[in-house]
Amino acid sequence: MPELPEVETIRSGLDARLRGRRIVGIEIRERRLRRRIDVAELRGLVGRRVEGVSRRAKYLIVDVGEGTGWLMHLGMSGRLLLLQSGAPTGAHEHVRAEFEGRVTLCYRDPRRFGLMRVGRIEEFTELHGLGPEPLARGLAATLACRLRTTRRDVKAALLDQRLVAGIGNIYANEILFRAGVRPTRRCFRLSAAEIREIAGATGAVLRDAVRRRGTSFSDYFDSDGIPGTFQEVLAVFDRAGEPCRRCGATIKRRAHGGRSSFYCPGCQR
DNA sequence: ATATGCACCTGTGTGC
DNA sequence: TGCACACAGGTGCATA
Repeated sequence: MPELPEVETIRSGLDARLRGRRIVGIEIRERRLRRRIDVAELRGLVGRRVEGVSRRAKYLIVDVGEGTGWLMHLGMSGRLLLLQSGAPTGAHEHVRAEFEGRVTLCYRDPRRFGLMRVGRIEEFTELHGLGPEPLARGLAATLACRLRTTRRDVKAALLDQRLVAGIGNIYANEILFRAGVRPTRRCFRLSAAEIREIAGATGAVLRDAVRRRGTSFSDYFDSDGIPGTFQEVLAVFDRAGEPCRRCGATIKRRAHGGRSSFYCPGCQR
């Protein structure tokens, strides 16, 4: 479910509410996520104080000091919700953390594709192979150099977290629409101008999506239970058969590498 | 290097 | 109303 803009929205909500608070309890109801939760590891959070909540690609890191962090990935269906202590247990609620000040953080994840662990932040191997953040400086140069050398489809490249980290299926499609490039184009055949377009579109789309607090087309909500609004301005994603807002052509959908690609045959070459 | 298929899970929507 | 099936925002592995 959540890509960079959704995770960033959740991060800012958690950071605002949890920073400085001590964790006073951890409850684990289901350990079988993508990786089994290590109960002892997670219990080690009790008594620690939150120094801040950061994000790397689609991962959240709750910094509890001394180089230690609580790493979370929401997979396809994970949600984090801030509630008052004593709130009733929701469906598929697998973990609950209790903080000072009667604040509770609930982790719900119907499909259980998420991931959660506690350890030294620099030792989180999940973060080691990740490519650069797409909203950091120098994206155009990074893409220019990394796209030129590969023969794959440009959409597959944007989804490859080792190449650039944080883009998922919604935003890959939206970025390529904005850049005017079809998802099936091969990277090494893109012109320098097209790569610049893709870099510019990446920044523009992701920044806009963060500003709009993410895309809620079915079941994404932030840590206060509020939906985002980027679904109101989606150009192609989930719009197969509908008219392009720019040129009026019919938006097409095609399966590629097991995932759906959406594009406008009029605006994208 | 890259592409494909599958596996991990549950929920939802569709067509019969 | 029930049932079968396709599909979903992600990642990782095994195989060609």
